[in-house]
Amino acid sequence: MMNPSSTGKKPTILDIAKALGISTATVSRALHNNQNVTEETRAKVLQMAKKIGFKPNLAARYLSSKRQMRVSVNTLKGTTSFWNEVRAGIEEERKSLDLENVQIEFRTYQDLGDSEIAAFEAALEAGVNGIIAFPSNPDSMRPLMRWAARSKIPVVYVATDAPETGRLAVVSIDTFASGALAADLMGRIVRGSGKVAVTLFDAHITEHAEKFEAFQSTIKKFYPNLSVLDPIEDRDTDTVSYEKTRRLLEQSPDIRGIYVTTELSMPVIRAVRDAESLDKVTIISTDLFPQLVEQIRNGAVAATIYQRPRTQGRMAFRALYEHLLEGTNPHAQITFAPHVVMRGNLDFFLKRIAVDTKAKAKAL
Amino acid sequence: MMNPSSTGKKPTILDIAKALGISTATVSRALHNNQNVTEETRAKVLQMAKKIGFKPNLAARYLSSKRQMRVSVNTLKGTTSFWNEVRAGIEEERKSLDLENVQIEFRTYQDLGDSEIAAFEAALEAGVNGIIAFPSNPDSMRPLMRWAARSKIPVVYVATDAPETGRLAVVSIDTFASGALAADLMGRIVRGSGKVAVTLFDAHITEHAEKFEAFQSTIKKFYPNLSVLDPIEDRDTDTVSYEKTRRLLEQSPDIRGIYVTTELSMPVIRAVRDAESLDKVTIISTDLFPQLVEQIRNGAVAATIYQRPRTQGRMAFRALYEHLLEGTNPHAQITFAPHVVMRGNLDFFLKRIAVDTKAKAKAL
DNA sequence: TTGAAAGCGATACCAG
DNA sequence: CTGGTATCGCTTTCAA
Repeated sequence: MMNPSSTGKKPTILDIAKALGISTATVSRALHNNQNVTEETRAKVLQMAKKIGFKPNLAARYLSSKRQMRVSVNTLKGTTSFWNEVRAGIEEERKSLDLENVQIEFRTYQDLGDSEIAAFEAALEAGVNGIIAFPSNPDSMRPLMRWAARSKIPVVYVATDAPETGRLAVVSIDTFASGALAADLMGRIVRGSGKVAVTLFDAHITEHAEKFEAFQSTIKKFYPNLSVLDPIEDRDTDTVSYEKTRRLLEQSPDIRGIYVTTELSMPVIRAVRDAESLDKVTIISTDLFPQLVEQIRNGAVAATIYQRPRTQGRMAFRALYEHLLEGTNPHAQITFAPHVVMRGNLDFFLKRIAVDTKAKAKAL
Repeated sequence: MMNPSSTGKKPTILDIAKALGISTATVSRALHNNQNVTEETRAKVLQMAKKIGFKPNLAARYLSSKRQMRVSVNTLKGTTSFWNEVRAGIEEERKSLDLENVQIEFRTYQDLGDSEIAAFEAALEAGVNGIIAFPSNPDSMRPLMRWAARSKIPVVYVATDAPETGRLAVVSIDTFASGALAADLMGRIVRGSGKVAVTLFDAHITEHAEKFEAFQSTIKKFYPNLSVLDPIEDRDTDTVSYEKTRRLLEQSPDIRGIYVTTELSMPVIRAVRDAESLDKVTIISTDLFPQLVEQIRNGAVAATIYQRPRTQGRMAFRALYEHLLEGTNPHAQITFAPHVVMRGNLDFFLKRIAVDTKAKAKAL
């Protein structure tokens, strides 16, 4: 009768406290799964909160809370600008959220494997509150993720998923949309019949397998005159990529197009050029970086699938932040559509990257 | 010496007040250009604020302020889902910002012209704090915009700009990127030589003129074997569009492609189909709606330039909200890249729209 | 384990 | 026009 819902005002912790005959301090503690609350009172509080439809006022919480958060960002240094952009996006989002209570610790490593693991361990040992990481190898990640889970440290993956590792969420481009879009572009541009190939890092990595799968099924469905060859694994090595591409061109002279699902497109382009096949082979690449820009400009690459690294960074940070500070659980998989970049709209993206970089430089 | 910057704490209005020997109340008033402050004290406060690097704490402001805002959203009902999506985006953003102090009044009108003006007048008369609107005709907008300016009501445009009308900002797709991307797709798909055409609403509307310009210059630059015909104005009328397209096909049998810059692609498709030219004419359309989906599926339309109406709505609301509540001035032009939708990635977008619509329905 | 009470930083009302 | 002060909803000592 006199409960807040009937008065039209929004329920506060004071309403919960009064309804239960306890203090707001206790309610606050109960709401946060903190220690120092009886299981019994916690249950009562939670129940009452639900009953009267309590929603915390974030402004009040933010204002009164002195809590500092530390999040670790564990990413690859990278050979292209991809990871720089991801990190920039994270930083950007933190600034735009106007968060002074969040500290970001960047742990950037040169190569995969040990240093990746070391960085993750370091973050856990440093006692950060959350981690944003790139999981290159699910298996080596697993023990560390168990550790993180025990310590209740949420982990958000960027760019690639590592399923069943107990991560809070993964932020990435929709792999199916990427592969299928590349296939459709390829099919429309190539027309006619012949073979098309796909290069990837490793067919066992979810991300790459899915892109290939999407590419292949789309070609089959809409461009039956084209056949898709078995995927070429480049192992992230220039020479491997170059050699395999050369061999491919020798063995299949009727090759009409190549879709490079990774950022390792330069060796492929070089191989096609060296085989003097640039005019008969349509190349669709992934990501966007200075060297590739030239190749798009001169027409060697028809289009590139831009994976919006900055947006990935922003979303990853936002998901982690909201979980940490507001207790919300993000979608387990946050995905979005990649952009198609061709000669025509290339400048739009370059300008955008440049502008943002400048803005960032000025602000620091 | 003892100023806050040296103590490591962030400056507050109390710091300003103490430094000036006045009260926080006065500082607060001065900061808001409110009445009841001497020009002199205001100046002093502003200066001191700048000097010590004062940044208002938004949480505190939000918590203590009981101010209610009302914003009017004046948009077309529309024949496709475009405007529904824009409105959904606005609503979505308001919800995600967790704003209970903002009321949105939707003034949706059937047709352009008078009802558009009436809606704008109604909003001003109702005394809203801000307006999000679609400016179909800059000239008829002008007197109303002067009225808005006098009353200090910020106006954000969506989808189309109306320059020099004193609007706070415009949110739209980058028209150059759109036209250029369409051109590049067209060039790559069509190859060879021949003519390509562009349809638009009216060559005098900035948005359409820019898309045409971008399309034309991109074709000229990268696909010199193709020539771009003079733009076809459809005046947003089915029959006009259909007839003009038919005539075009009769007069120029070597037409290779048509880029429809507006949502009026159905009559064009029908005309091409009736002329039995679907297999020789590549159609690139704009936006995404049920009827068009079929045409993409069956291959009549090679690709559509998706203008991300939901994102446009979100950004428009966000820009207006931040201006209203935080006093920030958004970029005058907020633009982003359109998405390319083809058969391959079509489902990704449909799913996304469907999911969001369902989520919205559930929440209401 | 719980309660009382002191803020967090800004706004807004009421006197002066 | 200006100053004092209660207040917004929640977190966080400090005692009990």
